[in-house]
Amino acid sequence: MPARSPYEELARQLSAVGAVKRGLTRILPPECPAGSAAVLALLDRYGEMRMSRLAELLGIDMSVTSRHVAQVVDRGWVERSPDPYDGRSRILRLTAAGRELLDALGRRAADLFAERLADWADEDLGRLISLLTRLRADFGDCRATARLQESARVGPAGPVQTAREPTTPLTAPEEPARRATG
Amino acid sequence: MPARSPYEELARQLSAVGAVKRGLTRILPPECPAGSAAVLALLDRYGEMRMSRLAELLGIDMSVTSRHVAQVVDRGWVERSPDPYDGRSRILRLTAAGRELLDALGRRAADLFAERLADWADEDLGRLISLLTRLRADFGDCRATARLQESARVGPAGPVQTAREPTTPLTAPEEPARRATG
DNA sequence: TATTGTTATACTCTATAACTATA
DNA sequence: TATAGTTATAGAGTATAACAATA
Repeated sequence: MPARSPYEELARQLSAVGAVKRGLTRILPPECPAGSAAVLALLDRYGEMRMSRLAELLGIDMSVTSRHVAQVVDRGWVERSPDPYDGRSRILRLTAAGRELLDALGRRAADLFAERLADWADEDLGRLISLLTRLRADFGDCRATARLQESARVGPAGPVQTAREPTTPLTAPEEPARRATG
Repeated sequence: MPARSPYEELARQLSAVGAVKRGLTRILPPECPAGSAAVLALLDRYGEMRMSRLAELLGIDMSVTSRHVAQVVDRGWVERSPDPYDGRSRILRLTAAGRELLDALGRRAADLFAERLADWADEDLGRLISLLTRLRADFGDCRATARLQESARVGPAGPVQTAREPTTPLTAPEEPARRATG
């Protein structure tokens, strides 16, 4: 019995998968960090969009998104044009150069996986992909900012409590679990 | 047809899962960053071990492991004792306080998943866990240092080429894909 | 006044390289 | 000479807060 609950085991395995992600990052060219590649992939998949939507798809704060986008725009991989319907917004669109780069990156990643995952059945690969997709969808928008945005739709101010906070205490009643801080 | 190959799609979904990992990190107490939690989890799962083994399990360089371990030792969650068989090594062991903290963290993570993944069937959860475990195992040790360690078993020096390098070119023959660098 | 996006700052995580101590 | 581990430094990724421009 490796874990008390399957949820704990899932947390462990998700943490371990970070190693695979780093392996994937390592095949990227120096001029295209992982953040840039993620932006390109989403613009390719979902088409042109605004910053806020991209931030939501990336699952990160818009401030971070802004910096990632600045990089890919500097490289000429993404075009940033004003939104005709809202002067505050800007429309992001993949350029031809960006699409070419993304294609090349996709081939690289495919090569790597084809080598490492040679004996995987197609069904298992498909199952993993669809389970990961579902996990991401069901887990929801887990950005730090997401809570605030949610509350903003309801009321202007006040105590925010969108998602139930973890009620599990960190320390057992009998004895302190930490030392250095106490 | 979202992706040319399932491998590209897998890469995308792995990238997206980072959002779930960040959501998990967010429930950790300030005195226990994700790196510390990962160390505790592995020591709990596999028992006492040396630094090098821990680095291998974490899938990161030993220098990083060393710093993570220093943190959990400072907090009193891990004990670092000399290896009786090798004066260079040190044995790492979870303390009672460390185990308590880890239990509490596990409950927190389980609470979070139980809430977000309420309508998942047990079988799907189990399938995802085992597929992730297999992915991590088959992808192999993807640390940057791993290539060098591998070559060290064969010969003392010379050109290293353990894993086949990606042969896929980044640019198409007809036209340059990058701008800013050229 | 609220929203979109950018910038400044700080923190975590990781890798590389230089170093110490032991085998 | 090779290995185990530590430390210093640098770079990527993210969050928070302050800010500018527009709705």
